[in-house]
Amino acid sequence: MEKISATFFERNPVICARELIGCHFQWKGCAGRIVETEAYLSVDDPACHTWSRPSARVFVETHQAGDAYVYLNYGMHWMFNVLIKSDEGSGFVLFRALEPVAGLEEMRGRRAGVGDRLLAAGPGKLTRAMGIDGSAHGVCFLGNADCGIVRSKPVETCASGRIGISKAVELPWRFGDPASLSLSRKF
DNA sequence: GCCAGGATGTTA
DNA sequence: AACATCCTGGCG
Repeated sequence: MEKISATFFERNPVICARELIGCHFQWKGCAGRIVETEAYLSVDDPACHTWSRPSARVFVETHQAGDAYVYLNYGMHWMFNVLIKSDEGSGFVLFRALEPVAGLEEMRGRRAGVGDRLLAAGPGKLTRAMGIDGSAHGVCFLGNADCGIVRSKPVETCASGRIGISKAVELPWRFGDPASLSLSRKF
């Protein structure tokens, strides 16, 4: 159970996405067990921002592995990703769902009226519950004292096509713990 | 439980 | 125009 360093993200993005399942994501007093992720590749992946956004390609070039890539989707939901950079491919891992572990009072305050299991059961819900917004974009959060990712024992992990996209739906790059009650969608 | 529709802002 | 979403309201 040690804290993950940036070298963890200097590997194949798909491997990173799978191995993050079960790890704990800490962010400014709140924490959750990662139960759902998706991998996006910076080359040959039409669903990745790098496919159509020059700004995303610049981000990959000018930032380091492990830095946060945060953007606003549908005008109201922040999406939280980690940058992956390696010889075996670069890209992003989208954090899609957490099981709340710490800072429950704070999370409940930001997500009034929602049951604990569903506080972060989706990529937009996750950032809302954790208090993540555009100010986190580009941040090297692994180095912060109150933020980071803590490694766990390997968990049995399921894969499926990625959710909510229209391009490259067939690539099986969504990963998760099928037993979790905090998924954005069942496997 | 399912589905349709609307909110909302940034990118290209 | 599309978009890595979420919530509500209508069903029955």
